[in-house]
Amino acid sequence: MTSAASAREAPKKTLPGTQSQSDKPNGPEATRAALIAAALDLFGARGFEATSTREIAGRAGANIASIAYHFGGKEGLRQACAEAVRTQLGAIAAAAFADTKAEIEAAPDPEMAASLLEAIMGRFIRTALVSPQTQRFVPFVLREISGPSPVLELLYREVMEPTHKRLCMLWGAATGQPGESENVRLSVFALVGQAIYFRIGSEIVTRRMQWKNYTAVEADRIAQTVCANLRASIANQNATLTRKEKP
Amino acid sequence: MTSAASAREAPKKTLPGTQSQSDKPNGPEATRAALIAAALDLFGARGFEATSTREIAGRAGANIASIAYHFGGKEGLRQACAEAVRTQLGAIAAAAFADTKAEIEAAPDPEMAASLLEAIMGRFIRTALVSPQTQRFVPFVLREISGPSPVLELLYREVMEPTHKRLCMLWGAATGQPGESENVRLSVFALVGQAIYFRIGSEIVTRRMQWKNYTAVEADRIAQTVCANLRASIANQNATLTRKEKP
DNA sequence: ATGATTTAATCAAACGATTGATTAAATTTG
DNA sequence: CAAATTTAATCAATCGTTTGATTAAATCAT
Repeated sequence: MTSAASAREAPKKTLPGTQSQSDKPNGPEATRAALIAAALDLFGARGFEATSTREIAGRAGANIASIAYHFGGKEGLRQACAEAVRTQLGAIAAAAFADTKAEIEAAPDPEMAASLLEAIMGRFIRTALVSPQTQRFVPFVLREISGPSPVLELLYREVMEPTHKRLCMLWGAATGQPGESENVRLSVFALVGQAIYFRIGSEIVTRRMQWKNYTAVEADRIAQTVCANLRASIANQNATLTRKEKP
Repeated sequence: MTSAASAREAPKKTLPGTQSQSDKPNGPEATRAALIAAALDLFGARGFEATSTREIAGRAGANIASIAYHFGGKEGLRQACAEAVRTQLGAIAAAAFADTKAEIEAAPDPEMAASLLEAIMGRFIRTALVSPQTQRFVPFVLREISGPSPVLELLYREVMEPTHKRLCMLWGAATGQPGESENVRLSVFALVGQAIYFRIGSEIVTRRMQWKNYTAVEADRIAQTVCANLRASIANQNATLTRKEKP
């Protein structure tokens, strides 16, 4: 075997015995977690290709070979990061939707649906802009969604699409439109797009706003702005639709 | 000199004689242009570090050393790309503002300002989402604004900030607020954020909308959605402010 | 239980391949 | 010819990966 032909198969996790040693401060699970945390930081800050395995191992306090051992290679570590993100991102989405599951499924009236949307978006923005654990993996996600990739596929299917669909249900209920109509889907994208942009373009926003960075105060102002737009857009679609229905 | 200590000074552009040979199919200017075009594509598609100089030269039909000769190195090529983007991005912004300079400076009334904003955003969205030359450098820009960088600095100062300020003037005129107030600046960011997200998240949007890609038709629907939000938001801020002023 | 054996995990060291950069000669251009 | 430009070849450095040795814990045999 001279050159490539490698891409060796996954190292098969295969925990020994039980998982009793998983949470030991120096156990193998701690090494895995440290490698993923370091890789998330570095992949997000500098990009996948720009990050060397030595740097990851160094920051994680692990040996270089441990990457190949635990994840099969650098690419495997990237996918492990993606799954870690899926878990955390799902948790954030779940937190944003907290205590709303029942109301959503109860076919809420328009005003109720709008209030739920407002509460959910407000919580999402405040979390996504300032939470340290969020700031850790958001840059990683932003780099992964730039183009088609297995990571994007996973995150879209497991987190983004389900979340978007739930927001569409609410938007539809708030404006009296079918939740899967083209207009609703686009409106929800325009809504979350505002929130996402304030995260993506933070370097630009903070310059223009003369902010040092995002704290709870700035996140609050942004949430107010987006939620005001949300209210205005829903009111506008309600007015337009009723005008169409009974001219 | 053992390790680095390099970062050699710029190779001094030094155009030969006149620019009479610039447009010759094999002239030196053609090599420069081909290298920048190839680098823009590859930097955007895969990132700066993930792109090798050999690949750039290969796609441009030039030799590897020509990068060092014309731009002083890979980093110089990146900055040349940034300046090329500044030119094209400035042209797009100028086109979006076309024929509005006079009206803007004429202190337009609220309805006129709102109409101008709508026209400008509509043109910007339709151009940014489908124009082939735009699609060429937008991914490059998105990668550069992820973190602080000289490229971001240039683009922000030369294009983004001036454009944002002009939009803020219009928004202020449309809603009767000071053009540099915090609320106006944030509202304009929320507005352009929608447009930017539809470009950044095209992989996600097209999946959810079951579109193959963006054509003039899809860009039109997106522009309609964003412009409707723009109208609704301005109307809402007008109503809120007048209610505050005379209770 | 206790000694023998296997397994999981980590380490330092080194691998071949590729990177950006550099050189000097060859070629083109005016 | 002389200057500008392109070419092929080579450089040291770094890349991701692999190797063989080592340690400690788990499993087995008796």
